Amino acid sequence: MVEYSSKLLDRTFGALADPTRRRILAQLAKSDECVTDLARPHAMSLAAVSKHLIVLEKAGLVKRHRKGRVHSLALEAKPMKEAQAWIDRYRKFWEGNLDQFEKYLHKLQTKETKQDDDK
Amino acid sequence: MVEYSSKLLDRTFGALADPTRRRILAQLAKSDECVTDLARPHAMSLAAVSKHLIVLEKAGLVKRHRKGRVHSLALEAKPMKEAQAWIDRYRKFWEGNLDQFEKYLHKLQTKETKQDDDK
DNA sequence: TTTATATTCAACCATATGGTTGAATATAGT
DNA sequence: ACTATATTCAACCATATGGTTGAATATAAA
Repeated sequence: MVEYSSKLLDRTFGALADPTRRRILAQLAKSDECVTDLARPHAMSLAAVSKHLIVLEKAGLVKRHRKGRVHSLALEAKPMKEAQAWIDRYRKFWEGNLDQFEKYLHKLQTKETKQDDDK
Repeated sequence: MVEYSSKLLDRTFGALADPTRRRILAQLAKSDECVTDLARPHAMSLAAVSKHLIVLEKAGLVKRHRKGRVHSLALEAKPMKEAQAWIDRYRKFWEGNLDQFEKYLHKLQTKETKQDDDK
């Protein structure tokens, strides 16, 4: 059995549960950015974004590199890997449904083919 | 570009951010269960578990089937699929790192092989 | 009908979350 | 030295979260 660090998953899923933080991660997926640049597109104060960054940092989803007064943030996606691995245990539950659907589609297609053959 | 329903992701990740709720999902992965049975292993009141179930239900992660006074809960993993698809956009970031690590391991192994050859 | 069981509801509490504003701090530029 | 910029800190606020307890509701069983 795989062991999952409960607190790490709490923090990771918790960090991902906010749309602002997900958008920040999307920004960082394109390139590293400083706090001010990250904050610009968000309709909230710089301090609010700063707090979101601290949440992401505590979850290990971003890393901070100070260069003078400018803090450059970088995406660190490894905790997501853990989260995805956790979710993946439930994959069969939605794929099960997909299988049913695909079988249904296949049945339909077979019928249609037979009808085509009858032409 | 894929569209992600922000509120659905909020609810899904939010629901997954609690260890009790993750354990409940794990219970339901084995078999459907009623509220009382689900609550038994958790060190908290039945009402507390009942609330967690409502959170999971609102996130679409469980479905409830009433049969008389007994509510049977069933896992509904489809929202997780959305969540996983969202996370999957960041896969290259950790796989990138993994590649680096694997290259490093390969370099080590090559060295060791050379040493072995020297014996 | 009475009693027991399954579940939720309502009120409450402590703490967390997500936002604000104004002040503090640190570094850069002139 | 002075001024401007980047970022955080601190205090505050409203609402959400995760728990409790006791009462309410609905169904089952005696």
